[in-house]
Amino acid sequence: MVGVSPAPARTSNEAIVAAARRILESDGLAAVTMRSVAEAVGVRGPSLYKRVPDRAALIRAVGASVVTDLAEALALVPETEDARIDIRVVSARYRTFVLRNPNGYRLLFDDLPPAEAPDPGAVAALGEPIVGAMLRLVGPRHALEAARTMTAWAHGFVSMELAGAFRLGGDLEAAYAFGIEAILAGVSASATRSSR
Amino acid sequence: MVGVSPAPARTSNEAIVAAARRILESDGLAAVTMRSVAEAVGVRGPSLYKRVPDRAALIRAVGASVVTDLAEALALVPETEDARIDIRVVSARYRTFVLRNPNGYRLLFDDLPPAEAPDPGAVAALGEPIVGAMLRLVGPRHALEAARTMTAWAHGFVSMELAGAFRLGGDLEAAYAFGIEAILAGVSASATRSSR
DNA sequence: ACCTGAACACCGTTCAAGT
DNA sequence: ACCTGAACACCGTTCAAGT
Repeated sequence: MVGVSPAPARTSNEAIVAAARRILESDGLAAVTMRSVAEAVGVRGPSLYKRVPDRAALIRAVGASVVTDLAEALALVPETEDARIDIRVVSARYRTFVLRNPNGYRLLFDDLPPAEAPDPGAVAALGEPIVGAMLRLVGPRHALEAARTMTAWAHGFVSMELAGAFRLGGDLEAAYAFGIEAILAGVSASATRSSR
Repeated sequence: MVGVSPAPARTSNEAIVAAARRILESDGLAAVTMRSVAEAVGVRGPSLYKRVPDRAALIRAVGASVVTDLAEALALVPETEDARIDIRVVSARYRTFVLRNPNGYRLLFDDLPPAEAPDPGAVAALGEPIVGAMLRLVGPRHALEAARTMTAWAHGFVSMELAGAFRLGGDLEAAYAFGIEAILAGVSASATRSSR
């Protein structure tokens, strides 16, 4: 116990990032101001600079927290025997997470100044479960290309869904399932053909 | 000729949108301020309000100009006899355009306030050449799902490429070609299977 | 050791005043 | 009819002053 300092902390880094993420999700990135975040944790704007270098670092920390949660949601523990089943499971969890955290997810791919963007390496590492499953499905020679095809499609699908770019109606749940099956069939066929 | 008005226009809507798009492409969206755009066309900030309601409308007009150019780049005139060839051509043009207009392209899918976002219908209409080719490739029953799979993948691929999310090296050109062929094979197989 | 009000530079926007 | 400087509200950020 050292609680005899002249001015004990009234907030914490975790509380600040959590508040910023809450505001981001409910009101969008533009609403995440130093003053609004400060108010949400019970201090004034300038006090945030005791814990966060600047707004860009705060936005980056929010992105990192989204990446952490998404990575946890996608982790395959344990893997099943069938790589196809694992890929279906990971893809379904991916879309579920994105639809529940739309503004947080967009932070990972939006056009942000480099200082605000989350670590590209951490974002790229989100594809690991798919790379692992593709290794089992199509073998080492085409695992990376196959995984990139699947992750690019999944990201593209949810990103367009969030942007309202699917205008012609139809069942998006079914369209998502169609895409997974098409790519599973396609990467197997392409990998087989080009290995001969 | 009516050029006797007390104060002839020194700029135009087209010049303003073009200047804004140039600044967006070279310095990013945050650099597109009313004052920087005004300076680029030779007037002061407040004068822009004679031609544009506000900054949100200006950003929307820039997005619309990107959509127009992209639609023109993708138009299939004429179509070939082989739908697969058309899909390869459109997909290649798509990636080329995006790599040449990265910040403009991101405007179409970024998390923008609704007032700044381009018309979702116009963005969605960019998929038409692919829908048409898929109609020929897999028939009416699965054309929409097949087109959505292809467009979602293409958007996802270039979006991740722009975000620097492909970290494991490899030839991205080849990975893009692999994805096209995998999806062509996959949507044909899926459409055939689920039609039986 | 932490928090705050005041202040500064910058932005979007309005408006009365100029030509 | 169009353009401008001045002004206002808001934002990120700094800093001297408070406890």
